Amino acid sequence: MLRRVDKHSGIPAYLQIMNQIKSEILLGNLKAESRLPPVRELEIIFDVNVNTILKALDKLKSEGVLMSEQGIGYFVARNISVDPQITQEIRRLVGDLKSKGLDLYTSLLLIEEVWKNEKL
Amino acid sequence: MLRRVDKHSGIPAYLQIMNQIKSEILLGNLKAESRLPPVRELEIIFDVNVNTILKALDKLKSEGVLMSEQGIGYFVARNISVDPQITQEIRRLVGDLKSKGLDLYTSLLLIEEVWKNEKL
DNA sequence: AATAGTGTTATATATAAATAGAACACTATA
DNA sequence: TATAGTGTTCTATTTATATATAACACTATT
Repeated sequence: MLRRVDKHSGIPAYLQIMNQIKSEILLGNLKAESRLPPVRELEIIFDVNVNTILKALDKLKSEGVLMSEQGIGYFVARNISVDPQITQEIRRLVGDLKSKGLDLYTSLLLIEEVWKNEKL
Repeated sequence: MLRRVDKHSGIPAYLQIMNQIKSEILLGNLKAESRLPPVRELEIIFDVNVNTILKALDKLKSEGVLMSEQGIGYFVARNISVDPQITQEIRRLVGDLKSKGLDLYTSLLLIEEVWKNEKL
């Protein structure tokens, strides 16, 4: 489920990595306490340098999402997974958006804009 | 509706600018043929240098979203606004997500991930 | 013709992001 | 105790982003 980083998206690689890892945790695919692949494997998976991996993992540590133990590995710090019902609702909307021919990028733009304009 | 750029988000300013402008067009707030504010006003609105504005506008030109005429201004090239029904559905989901206490960033992450995992 | 309001191009500088490569430090196990 | 598998730190280099500043070019209006 972890994918190679898109080097032409304009989004910094370390951010893409943070996002991917955080998503897995939110969706419950990476449970609390479970270990991430070693950094030198992540290097290959994401296709970036160790330092870029480290930057992403460090920031997730600062956010309290991950913890690390030297010589052992990186771990999911705690359970931040979301209600599966929400995932279900999202899945429905995504289906609708796709069926109307919208692409991911456009969809995210719209959602962000609606979010920010919604008065509440 | 055009907002100052967030310089601490980690997202390059020119991308944030592209996104904001494109959103306005998608939502129908900027109609085809209508003119954008002059670049030196955009400089103030977004709080970045002209060159950053230019980079964003140039890219939107390449995408065919905008056109420009020297000495006159930048214009919305064509109508790419989305079906208002879609906006409505998005508004509903956004409401749900907010009521469950999720923040924008987390929500976008989830949506992106669901999108990519959905086998069409 | 002059001017004000536009977009456009250019140069120099500074900062952030990413890479490469190496070395170091801790942990578990043979 | 040696070793393999980890995370961690460091330095140097390159590329991408962003700023500052100035000049230039086109358009419309006075």
